[in-house]
Amino acid sequence: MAHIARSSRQLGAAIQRARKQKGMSQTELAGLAGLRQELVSKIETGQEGTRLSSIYALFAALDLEMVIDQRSGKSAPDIEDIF
Amino acid sequence: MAHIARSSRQLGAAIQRARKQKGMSQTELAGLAGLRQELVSKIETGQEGTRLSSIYALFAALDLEMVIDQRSGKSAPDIEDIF
DNA sequence: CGGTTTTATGCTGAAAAAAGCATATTGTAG
DNA sequence: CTACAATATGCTTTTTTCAGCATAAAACCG
Repeated sequence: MAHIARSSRQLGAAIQRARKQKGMSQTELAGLAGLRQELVSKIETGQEGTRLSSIYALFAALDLEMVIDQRSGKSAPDIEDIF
Repeated sequence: MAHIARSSRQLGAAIQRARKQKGMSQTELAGLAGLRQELVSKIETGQEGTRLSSIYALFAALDLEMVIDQRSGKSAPDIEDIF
């Protein structure tokens, strides 16, 4: 299921979702991606200021890929962003 | 046209393409995004090690958005039968 | 060709993120 | 409720990225 990630929060939510779908803990994922659990936590909770390399490491560990597209008006807002 | 960016190089290429499509110079884009021309150059040439915030700044300036998708597993209905 | 714009490269110092460790908080079974 | 697992927070040190400036190397155009 494709997720639009226009913010760190949406990106974190997408990552968390993919991780839970695979039944992994943050510690497991961090180990796979060569990162630390604390960092995974920060990223998933949408805290600003992470490196692209960390995101790529998580994507690889979670079998995700990034697609760059022109913004279309048809925003499909994520539930998380309403609150 | 959507661009898959599994590496810094692909991401840089997608950004460069979007910039040229809008007829902007790196300096113009950097100004719009609140960055410097040198950094735009580094990102476009695919040098590793950039911050996610810089990418988001460029995306916003270029009207791009990031879509997170599963690499394998689930069937991707749109693309698979083309080749 | 020469001159101008654009893009790439190389420094330094300042700022920021990650590692590493400790620990608090929350979640979840039993 | 209790105990354990999972997640979030805080701190210091190390590592990395960015700004800022200079300049080299291309690309463009008369």
